[in-house]
Amino acid sequence: MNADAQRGRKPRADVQRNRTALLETAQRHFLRHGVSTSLEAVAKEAGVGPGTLYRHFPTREALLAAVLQTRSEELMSRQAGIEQLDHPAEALKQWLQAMEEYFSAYNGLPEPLMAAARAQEPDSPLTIPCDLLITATDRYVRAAQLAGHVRASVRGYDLFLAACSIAWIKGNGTEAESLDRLRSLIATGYLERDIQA
Amino acid sequence: MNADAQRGRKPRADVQRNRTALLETAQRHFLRHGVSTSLEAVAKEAGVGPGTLYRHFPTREALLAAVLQTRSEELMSRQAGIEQLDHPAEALKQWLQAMEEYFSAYNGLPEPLMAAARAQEPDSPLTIPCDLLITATDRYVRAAQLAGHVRASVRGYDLFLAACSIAWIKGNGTEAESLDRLRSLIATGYLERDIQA
DNA sequence: GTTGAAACGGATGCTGCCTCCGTATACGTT
DNA sequence: AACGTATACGGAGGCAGCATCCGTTTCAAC
Repeated sequence: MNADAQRGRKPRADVQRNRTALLETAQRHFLRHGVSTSLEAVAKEAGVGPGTLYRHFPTREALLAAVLQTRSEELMSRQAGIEQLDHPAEALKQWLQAMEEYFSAYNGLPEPLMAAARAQEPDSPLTIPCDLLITATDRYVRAAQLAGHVRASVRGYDLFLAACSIAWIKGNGTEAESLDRLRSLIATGYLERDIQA
Repeated sequence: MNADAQRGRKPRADVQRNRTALLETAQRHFLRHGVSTSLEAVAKEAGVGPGTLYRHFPTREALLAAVLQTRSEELMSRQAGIEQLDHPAEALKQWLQAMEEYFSAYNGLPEPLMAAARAQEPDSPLTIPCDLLITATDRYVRAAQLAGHVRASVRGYDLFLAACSIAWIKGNGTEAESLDRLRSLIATGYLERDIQA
């Protein structure tokens, strides 16, 4: 569309139409079958050929990143509410909860996110959203540390990893109780002693 | 071989030969390319047809379980040494370390292990080894709890999950430092307060 | 040797990935 | 309204991996 605008040509209508059809179908398929769902099936159900899918989204990750865009915005809006909280430890806890839900949106989502998180060169379209999440987490961590609620040795990245792996475990069908115990074990791990309930 | 022995017939020589060739080749491929490596390639390099591979090991998990057998025995022997320790918390720590190394043997190993751990009906050949690990972990946990070193709320299964996800994170290429911090965060989480260094 | 059971192995059909290029379409122009 | 062209479409096709089936081979017993 940039190229079009510069050359004074309106973008073709079918482009946008196909793009949104693909995104909607992909979201449904990711929800039902996880992120490893067949892209051919997505294309077919969206009513386009495989070539069209790959032109719009050259890799599975690109499609995934585009689909995640909506979820990311939800997360950001939720972030606004969290930042209003007085208690930094509570804010951190809620933020971690929100991230975990984000990671659990589709089956198999944690894997590509982890892969994207370590790459500094944004070779993946998921790297940027990941970095945003890590940075945000670190902000909450530092705030809670300043208030003396979180141990000094903890980094935002650590809790990003923790949330990601909890989501991974959840996606593998572990029961809710075990997850609760793990979550509170981690919380015990990062909270300062005298703050713990 | 049981059927053969019962019927008084010696097992065929090629059976055992092919089996060990497959196991050796599979181990090498799992090491180099992870557990999702091509089974066709394994068969070809072992010098047998795909049919032979699938007759010996009907599923990828069956092959994996057979390959893991050796590692499992190493782990068990290590267990013997660990159980000699006086300090239950130290024993637990070393056991968790040993499990993490076991889970990290091949890339992508944590996924099938997690999948096998939740299934009670042993629909997977990995279920039994997993259950052994969980039971063993629980033994260490209880011993440490009796000594007052580990919080009462902790279950062996929780720490099994924790070790598994640490191995998962490690396999996704995270740096050693972050892993160390995560490990100690978890340790802080399960240890009783007054024991912590 | 011969024989029969047991094991082999590769041809086969299938699904999914990704690319390439002839064709169709939408936009701007006349 | 018809045309010309840039742009996008879409499906055929090549490739890799999975898993099976069955004609052929191999082994052990006799």
